[in-house]
Amino acid sequence: MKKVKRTTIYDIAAKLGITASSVSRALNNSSQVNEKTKELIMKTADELNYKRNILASNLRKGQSKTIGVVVPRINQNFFSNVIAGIEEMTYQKGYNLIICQSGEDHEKEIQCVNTLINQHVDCIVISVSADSYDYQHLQNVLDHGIQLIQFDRVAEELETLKVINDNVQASFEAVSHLIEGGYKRIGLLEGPQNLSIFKQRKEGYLKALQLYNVPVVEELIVENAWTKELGAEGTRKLLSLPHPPDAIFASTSDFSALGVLEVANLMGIKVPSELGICGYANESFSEITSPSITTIDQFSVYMGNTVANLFFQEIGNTDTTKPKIISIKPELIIRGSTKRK
Amino acid sequence: MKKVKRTTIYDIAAKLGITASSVSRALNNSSQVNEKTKELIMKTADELNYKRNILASNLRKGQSKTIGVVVPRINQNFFSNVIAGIEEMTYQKGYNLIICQSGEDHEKEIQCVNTLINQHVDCIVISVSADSYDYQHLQNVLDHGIQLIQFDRVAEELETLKVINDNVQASFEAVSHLIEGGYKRIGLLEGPQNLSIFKQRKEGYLKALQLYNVPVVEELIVENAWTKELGAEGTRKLLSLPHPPDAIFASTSDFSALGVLEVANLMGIKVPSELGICGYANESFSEITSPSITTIDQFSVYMGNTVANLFFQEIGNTDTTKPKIISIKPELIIRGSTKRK
DNA sequence: ATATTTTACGCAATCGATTGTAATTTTAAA
DNA sequence: TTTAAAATTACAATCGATTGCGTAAAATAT
Repeated sequence: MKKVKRTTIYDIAAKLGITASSVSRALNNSSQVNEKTKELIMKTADELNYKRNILASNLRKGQSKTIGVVVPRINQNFFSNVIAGIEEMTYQKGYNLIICQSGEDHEKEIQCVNTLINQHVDCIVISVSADSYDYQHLQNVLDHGIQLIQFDRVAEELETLKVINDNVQASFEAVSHLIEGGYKRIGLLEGPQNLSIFKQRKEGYLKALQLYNVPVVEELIVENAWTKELGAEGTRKLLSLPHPPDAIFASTSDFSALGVLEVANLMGIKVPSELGICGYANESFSEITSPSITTIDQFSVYMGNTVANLFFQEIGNTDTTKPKIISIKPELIIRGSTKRK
Repeated sequence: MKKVKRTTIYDIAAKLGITASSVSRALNNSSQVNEKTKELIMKTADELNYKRNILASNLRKGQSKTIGVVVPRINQNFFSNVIAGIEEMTYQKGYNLIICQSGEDHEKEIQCVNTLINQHVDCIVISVSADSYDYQHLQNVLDHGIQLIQFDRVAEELETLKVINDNVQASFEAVSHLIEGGYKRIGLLEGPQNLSIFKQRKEGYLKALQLYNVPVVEELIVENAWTKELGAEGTRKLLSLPHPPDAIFASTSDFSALGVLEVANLMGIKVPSELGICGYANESFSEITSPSITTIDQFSVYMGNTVANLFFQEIGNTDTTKPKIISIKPELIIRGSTKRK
């Protein structure tokens, strides 16, 4: 690529026989510079195809107008939606997004966070990876005076801004819906319990059972079933029990719910009449399986919007005594997989 | 957020009674500085929780180590996969990604590109929006000496690096497959013809018909059917023709193929025996519809990798006489929707 | 016409890291 | 012991934009 010398404010100043400071002021529309000269400067800037060097500007101003985002995977529906939602809001305000993926790996997550600290981003938005075991790196963000916003998968013990889903309530509603539909033995596919979201979803499950006086049967709860494959595996186990469940709440994701559905189909078990299935996250495919899968919508794009707005709202707010937590109420979407005649 | 004074190389230098230049050299592991002092500097840097200010560094070095990406939508499978693929490669090399979405809007696309030029990114990676009618903004990128890489949806007339799919070949294979499967009247759902990818897909369709001596019937070609809804609409039209098609190639996407499938189901037309369906892009859902949809995989993550690698390969390459075009051969994935007994 | 207030612009330091060159120290050779 | 060569380190300019402070010029008041 050819090396092009880009025009600077000095070039403009030289051409007009004035100082760079006036040019800078003009470009920032300062009232300290005469309207006539301002116009002249603008015109010449345009002629010389001037583009402000944001690096220099930000260095001087001690900001970066940049927000760093760390997610386990960019190409996962939920996360890409949240990112899209963030971008929507931040773009308007002239902020840029730097995106990193941790790949569900604690070490890489630490690296990503450090990179972003190096970049002097104004804010780091993160959804922690599944195998995160400590949060020193996040504390480090705060120690550098960088705003930190956690969303969805959050480290609860860390006092930061958070945007979360009301997982307990959502799960509670989902399981209640199953019970009210006449299902008696409800299996649970649960996710890694070090992530609070999965703990909360289990909590909602238990809460619903309790309310309806349904006994908790330990053998109906399958640990760590959070992919399609693990969901399928768990389902095989559950369905071959002497006393198998008549419904399964795949609390981890629609992917594991899909695993459930496929195993049921293979085993010739009819959904929803013999087995009810409920997933989580309203992945696009959940609508088009047969039967379609009952699931929970998390309003992911809206969640992204909320994260961005929270950031802007907190800019310049020095009262950090009470870190805000915004909880979004997800919505149960009832579909074929739980609709008994 | 509390204002924290971050430690600089000057702080380190002062503490050790040496100059900042030595500190800088030490941090860059220059051979010009004594091993002992180097260690000492490293240790103190660590103690003071030093983080290099990339803004200053890049300003001085006249680079940004940043790549800007502009796509119509982040939260669309194909694009989020490509981005994930780019990130994978660039992260290792210490490059950051700034992501923008044009929202399929020409004006916003121009804005995005200008923002990235302002940011002094080292490279802009773009897949143009569907309603782009001129490419002055892209020319502008080149004029600023910024590397430009187009992928998938490219402006052909612009001489830049490109990473594309061999759309003609892929479509040709898909339609050939349909013909060989015994389908005689093959409808085409085509996309906006100002995008070369859609033109090429049509070209592949026509090429296959010609090769097998199947006459081209104009009424079987539906324009601008590139969403699920438009695909469904087009299908209704096609299927209510006096002489309807016995197969439909939804060349725009799997979404429109899904529209076809749903209409066929509603009208009680059996897939694949009475109607064959082929989509494009291998969206995750195409595997789990019933029947599953035959489609074309574009190796999107790999495409992202390729884009990144192309960039790194071209760094410092001054020979811009022949802009490279890398074509990736997509793969036809044959599934239930075209498998006649 | 003189004094005073505004307005507009220039000067120079600054943000933090890098790097060419000069100065100093250390090491090795004579 | 002297000297040349090599290794370290210091000095100072630089990247491009911003901004506090000072001053000249213009506008207003006396």
